[in-house]
Amino acid sequence: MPELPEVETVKTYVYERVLHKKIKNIKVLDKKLRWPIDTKKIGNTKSKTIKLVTRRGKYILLQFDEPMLTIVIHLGMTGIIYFRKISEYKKRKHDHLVLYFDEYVLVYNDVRKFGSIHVTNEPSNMFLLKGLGPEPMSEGFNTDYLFDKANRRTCSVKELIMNQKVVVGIGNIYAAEALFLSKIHPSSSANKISKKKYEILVKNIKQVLSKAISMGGSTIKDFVNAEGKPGYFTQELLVYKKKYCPIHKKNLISNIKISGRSSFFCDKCQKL
DNA sequence: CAAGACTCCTGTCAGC
DNA sequence: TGCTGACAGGAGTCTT
Repeated sequence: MPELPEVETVKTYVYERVLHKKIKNIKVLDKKLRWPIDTKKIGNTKSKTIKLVTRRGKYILLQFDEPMLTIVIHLGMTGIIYFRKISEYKKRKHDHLVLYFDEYVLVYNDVRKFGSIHVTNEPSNMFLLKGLGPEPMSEGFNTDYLFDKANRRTCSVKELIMNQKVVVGIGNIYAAEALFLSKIHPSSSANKISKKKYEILVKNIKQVLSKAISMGGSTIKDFVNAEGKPGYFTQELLVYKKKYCPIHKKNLISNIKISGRSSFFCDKCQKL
């Protein structure tokens, strides 16, 4: 499911509910995720108060009173976080972790178990966070930076911008959208695209992500609440899973595989 | 370092 | 209705 805008929305949702709240109890219902949940380490967060809720790339960080003690959550493809009143909470299929607060529980649920939950004392050095590229909305992600990264690679431009070591937060959907807006073919070799094109691409990445973030309040909440509604940004999408190009209206959107992932584009707008 | 294949897991949907 | 195979918004690991 989640790329940067979705994770940002979930982060805000969690932030509003758990900031300054103390974890009263913890239940690990199913430790099997991408890496098994370390029951003992997660237990260390009991009786601790959440001081900060932040996001780094597609990771959500719950930071505690105790210096540096942090829960790191990745939603994988199907991870969701939802809240219930304690009295109304009934275990659902694929619930993995339950954090008990005064009146509410926070539940991590993940059908495909591609997500992960870690506890670390040193988030900046934690193996999953250490090598991450810059945030796409930051100044560090700019034309010069991306052009420099691209020049040393032969992979496709789509793989380049989806590589979390190059820039964080972009997944299959927003990669397709940003490339369409920039009129760049997703299969183009990263090192054969002009600097001018990268300038346009950087601008469009920032634009499409910030627009998606700004719309994060609507249907994503239902998704967060595990109500099973589809992603909120779907009505705004231009090429992802679309049949026709919004510009060349009779032209069918192409769908090819690039390193195993569906890649949608318009062959009239986006030439190789 | 870079690139490619492989892997984890469950649910859904199209086609027969 | 049931079976089968393809596919799903991710990313680490292993090998070359």
